[in-house]
Amino acid sequence: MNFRKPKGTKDILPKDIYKWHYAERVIRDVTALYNFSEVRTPTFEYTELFKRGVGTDTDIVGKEMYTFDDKSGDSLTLRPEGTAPVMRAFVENSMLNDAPLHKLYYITNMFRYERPQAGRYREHTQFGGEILGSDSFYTDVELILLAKEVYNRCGVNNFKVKINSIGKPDERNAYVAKLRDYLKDNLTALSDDSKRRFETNALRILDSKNPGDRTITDAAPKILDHLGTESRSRFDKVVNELTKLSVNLEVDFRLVRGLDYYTDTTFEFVSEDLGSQDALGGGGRYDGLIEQLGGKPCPGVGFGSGLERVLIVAEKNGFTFGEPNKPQIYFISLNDAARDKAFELMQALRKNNIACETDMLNRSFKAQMRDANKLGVKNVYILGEDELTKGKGQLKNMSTSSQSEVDFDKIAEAIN
RNA sequence: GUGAGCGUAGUUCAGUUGGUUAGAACAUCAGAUUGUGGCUCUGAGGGUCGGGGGUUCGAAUCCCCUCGCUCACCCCA
Repeated sequence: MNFRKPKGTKDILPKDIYKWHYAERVIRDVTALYNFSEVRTPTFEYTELFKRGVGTDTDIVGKEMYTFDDKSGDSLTLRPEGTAPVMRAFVENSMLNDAPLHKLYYITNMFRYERPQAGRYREHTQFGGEILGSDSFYTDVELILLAKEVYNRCGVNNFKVKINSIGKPDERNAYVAKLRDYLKDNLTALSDDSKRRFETNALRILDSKNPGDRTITDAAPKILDHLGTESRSRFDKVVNELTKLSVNLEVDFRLVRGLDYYTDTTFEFVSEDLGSQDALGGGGRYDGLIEQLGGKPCPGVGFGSGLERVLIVAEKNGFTFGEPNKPQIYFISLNDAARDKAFELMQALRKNNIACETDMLNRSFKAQMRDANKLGVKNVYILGEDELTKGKGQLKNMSTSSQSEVDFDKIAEAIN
């Protein structure tokens, strides 16, 4: 074993791939129901995009990016998140000129240099959705419903939606000042991490897991009490609508997301079946982002969700992801002439969309039967000397063990 | 970046106070009389005991270093 996969990456082997296909199918079905269109953007972007879009103070940009110079000296970065690239594509392709509203989704891999742990990888897959062009509270609601539907169809029902609003930028700044004012007096009691955050990003102290920090922040001013009337009313409408649709909601004043571009609504789907990294997905509004990236002012809302995490919870719940593909018929050949005939018959069946398999190792009759059994095929078609002269093979049903002669050109109808 | 736990066949694990050729189960492959799977029986292949160094007559077992994995902090999907 000389070569190993890089830390934090994974191989998805044939025995598991059908689960991924299933989940991807669900995502494509559900996004279609909500009239979202897929976008695919490059795996890497100019580094500046993420610095500008995500924010240099965030951990993602500050220490987690896979950044490198190409041969011309341009700084490129493997995408660490999905929203900034989609916004770049949206602006660059002047999509707003085609239509005033766009609903976009993606399923793609993301890269972040972090220490791997349960549910956290250096390369992971996210599916996400973005609604661009509308600031209607219905768009926030629709995205949450979309994600919820995907989870449900993957057998994931035991999660709750944490929701909060961090208001408009000026409301947020005013609130952060109040928060810092409150924390100032407790500064010595805060954890070292939070002391650091007090300087860099005081909002983040709210979601510290440190029990001491939590006791202090329990009594801190709440951002929801410091929103303007418009923001507050917007938040209430989102909450009311989701409650009406019986989404398992929890208003959480601690929910401040780690990306700089959020405004107003923020939300996160959390599941107790994950480890310490308990977020299935998260998102929020980002009404200033497109303008910040050089586009015309345009409201937007989006979310991203970790596919690995969805699969972890689904599997823990014992969800069955359909079945792996298997051939419908297995050809057993007892000599070279039969092998030749089998090969020819298989090609004809495959043209009729019938999945076939045969032995490629010149194995014994018994071994071929075993192979067919292990593959779980329903039918076996046996070709030997007698069958070749008769022009009929033996078709055996593996579950009933019944067997009958079937003409070479009647196989397709016989196995229906 | 910080901390803790763990590394023995493909997989899950045994391996007694250091003592002969390191075991089991499952998986894989083959056979159980002539051309028939699942169950059963028999057999086979497969291990530098993560790697390196040290202690010892002798190390999977003790010590040191190193690599890897896992989980947690951090952060997030």
